[in-house]
Amino acid sequence: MRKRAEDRRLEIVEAVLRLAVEMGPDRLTTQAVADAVGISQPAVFRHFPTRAALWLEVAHHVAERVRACWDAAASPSDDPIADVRRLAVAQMGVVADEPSILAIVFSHELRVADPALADVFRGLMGDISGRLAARFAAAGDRLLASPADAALLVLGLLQGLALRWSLAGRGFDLVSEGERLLDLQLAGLVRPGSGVTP
Amino acid sequence: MRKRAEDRRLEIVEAVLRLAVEMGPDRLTTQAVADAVGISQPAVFRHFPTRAALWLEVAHHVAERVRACWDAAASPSDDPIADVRRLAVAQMGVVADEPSILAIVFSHELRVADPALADVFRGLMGDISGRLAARFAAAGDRLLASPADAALLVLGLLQGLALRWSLAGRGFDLVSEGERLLDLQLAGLVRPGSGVTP
DNA sequence: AATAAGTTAGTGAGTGATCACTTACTTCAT
DNA sequence: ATGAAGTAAGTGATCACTCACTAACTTATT
Repeated sequence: MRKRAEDRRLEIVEAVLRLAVEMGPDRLTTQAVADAVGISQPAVFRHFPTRAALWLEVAHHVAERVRACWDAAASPSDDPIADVRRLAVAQMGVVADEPSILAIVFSHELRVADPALADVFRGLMGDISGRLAARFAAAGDRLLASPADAALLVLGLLQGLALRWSLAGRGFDLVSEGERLLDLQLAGLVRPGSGVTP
Repeated sequence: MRKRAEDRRLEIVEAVLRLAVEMGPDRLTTQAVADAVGISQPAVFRHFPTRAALWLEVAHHVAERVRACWDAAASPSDDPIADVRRLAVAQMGVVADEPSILAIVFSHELRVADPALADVFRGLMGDISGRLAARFAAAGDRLLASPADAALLVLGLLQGLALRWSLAGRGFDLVSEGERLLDLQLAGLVRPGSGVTP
């Protein structure tokens, strides 16, 4: 079935995103993508000049999706620690929903093949790091570390947990385990008395 | 130059370990390995029946090396928090020394190609998790979380930091940045008063 | 409204390169 | 002399990507 190029491009990108985790991102072939979309393999190259260009678009698609998820969770309230928690939970949610994101963002093979991908993902990481730090900064002197360091600790928790989740074959619930550890982490970061969890 | 099979096997495994980070683990070809060792490509297959068998041996080699590093850092003292810190610093040290370890352990592509690798690395992660938890347990009621949860937080910190370090092109010092964040993390985990850092 | 002309999305059949792996033969140390 | 370690020369399979062509949709002219 013939479709408009714009729609087809999106179909291809979404197929890549869907298949990446089960085949391994860098092992995903244009043939497999074409089969999943339901077009011939050369048709993929009508929409993307090279395989690298396809992956770059997938990277931007992922970045956009993740940022949209952060935006949806980012209504700064009068409880900045609760804001941090919401942002972190949203991040775990989007990863749990689409595990390929993890495999793609952390694929050393993809990044070796195209260093431009690293720039996209570095930007993404700097973004959430800044968002977390900004909310931590709003906590003022209740915070026991610098906002930037607190953000790095939470970011490390998110990434480390996600990796363990992936290596464990996604055998536990990422979000609920994350919420548990996150509460412990936040409790250690803010001065007792000003409750994040009542 | 003709060598004993045992020596040659080790040379091959070490060449893989050396090359993995720059070429991307799953992108490493038997030809590239053979060139690095200085033998012909078919000679690799005299020592390993398949590529997967080579990677499995590399995985065990990595596990052995990392565990040896943990053992060297693991002299339980009367300050269990200091023990945790030493273990964590040792772990960062071995990763900083051989960044390929990171790329290999977290390569989704390698694990898709041979799920047996996941078992080896899961075991490795369970091992350090247990070691950390054991030291945390020795801290008794000074600990503000369960030993297992405290271990998971530290493990998450180590993995998340290492990933950020890799994505940032290893542009900062892993160990010193790790020590800084680790002290913050540990301060949030133990009851104030009983100092880990004087 | 009908149709000719042009554009775009798609296909089938390849291309050369490269992959893991094999076979047949050679060299060297014991 | 014998067996282990090595090589030269392949194997088929698969990869990203190209080429010549067609069918479908759009636009312009009548």
